[in-house]
Amino acid sequence: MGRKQLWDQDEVLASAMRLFRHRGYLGASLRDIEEATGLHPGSLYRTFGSKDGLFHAALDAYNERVVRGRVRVHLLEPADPLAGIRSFFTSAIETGPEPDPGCLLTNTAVESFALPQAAAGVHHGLAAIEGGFADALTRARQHGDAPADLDVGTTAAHLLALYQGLLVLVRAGLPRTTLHSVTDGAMASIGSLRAPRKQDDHE
Amino acid sequence: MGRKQLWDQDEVLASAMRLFRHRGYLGASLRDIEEATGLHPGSLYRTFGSKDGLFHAALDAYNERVVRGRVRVHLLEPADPLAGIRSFFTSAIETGPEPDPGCLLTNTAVESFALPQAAAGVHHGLAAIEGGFADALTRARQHGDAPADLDVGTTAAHLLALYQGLLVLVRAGLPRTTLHSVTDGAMASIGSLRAPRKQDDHE
DNA sequence: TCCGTAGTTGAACGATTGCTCACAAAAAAT
DNA sequence: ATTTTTTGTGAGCAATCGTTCAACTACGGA
Repeated sequence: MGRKQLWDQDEVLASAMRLFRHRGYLGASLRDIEEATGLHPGSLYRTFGSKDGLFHAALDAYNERVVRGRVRVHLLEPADPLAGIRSFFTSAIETGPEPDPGCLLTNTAVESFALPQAAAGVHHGLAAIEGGFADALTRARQHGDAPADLDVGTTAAHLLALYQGLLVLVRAGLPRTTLHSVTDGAMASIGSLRAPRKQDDHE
Repeated sequence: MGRKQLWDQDEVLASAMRLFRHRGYLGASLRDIEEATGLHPGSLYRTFGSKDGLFHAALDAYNERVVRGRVRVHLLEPADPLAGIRSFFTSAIETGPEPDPGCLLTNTAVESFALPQAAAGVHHGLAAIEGGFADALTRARQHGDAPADLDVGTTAAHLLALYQGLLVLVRAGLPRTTLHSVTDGAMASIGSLRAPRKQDDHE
């Protein structure tokens, strides 16, 4: 019963994702959103309740589609796990035809004081990336491409930080040569984190 | 000639720095600024011309005082360069009494599409950090605390990315244990970047 | 066919935004 | 003492913000 919805929710969320990634939550006005998604405020508020609601739906969609998709393609599926890790990094630099670089997770983490309820979504996305690194590292260790005593957990956290840092530098507009050398450093650093030999420090 | 200025520019910029770091450029309204600095809009516009002008002055002051200060204390001056690098990282996690964590450079890089003219300031600050890392690494190599064939330039870029990534994760509110393991990973990865043996890749 | 329901539209709301400016206050110049 | 010059003050501006809502349109069931 009733009228049929004229717009596709996936397309609207994809547009919203792009807009929020580009401008941030505070930087994207509802007029911008209306223009980007084609949705009038009434439909928007009927469906998502508020700008916050739309943002959270877009963040969830980003985690579900973009993040998990990238993790699967680059970290879980490749036969060569180390090559996958490398392509995970380089694909954040060479974004191809996409106009603006960066990652909605990174941006939202930084903007989190304007969006306290978004913390959970950010944590989910970061955990998915970290888990992907851990999986690839475990497989690399099995294949003999990484030291047998590699500390997978610490290295995964290390790569997550490096990846987020790369996205900051991408966003800052640093030259591509610098960004690629960060990738090289990331690959070279794999293998330096060994031996869960108990390390005692900071009290 | 004329009346004496009743407020201290350094104090005002310090307050503005804190506010912008906490809320971001878009998230800090002029009413917030007025409350934080004690400056009425008239004086503010007389001195800085606009909200942008104040932001740029605050970013410059941040580079000049906070960034360069931290680089000097942790990276240039310590007799033990590696210990200095470690404390540079840990001091970003354990901020002490300061209420909110993070770095104005990181945040501004992410927010850069709202602030295109801030790119230069961000570049300056990042270059200062990278240069500090390079200095500390060079000295560590001289002291024999790092491999003689360490690629200082690439490692400095690597540490810069790691540091920015750490600040994103701090901002995301990840547990301190995770953050400290990133620091451990950073220290362990020093030494894995050797040999400027020409590396041919990505066309 | 006519009604009930779900969806669309866009004008308009009060609040807040960055910013201006007329006026008052204080110090130097005369 | 008066004028000139600089600074402080804060009410108020137009524009924009996120949001609401009444009128309208399309569909299914009676």
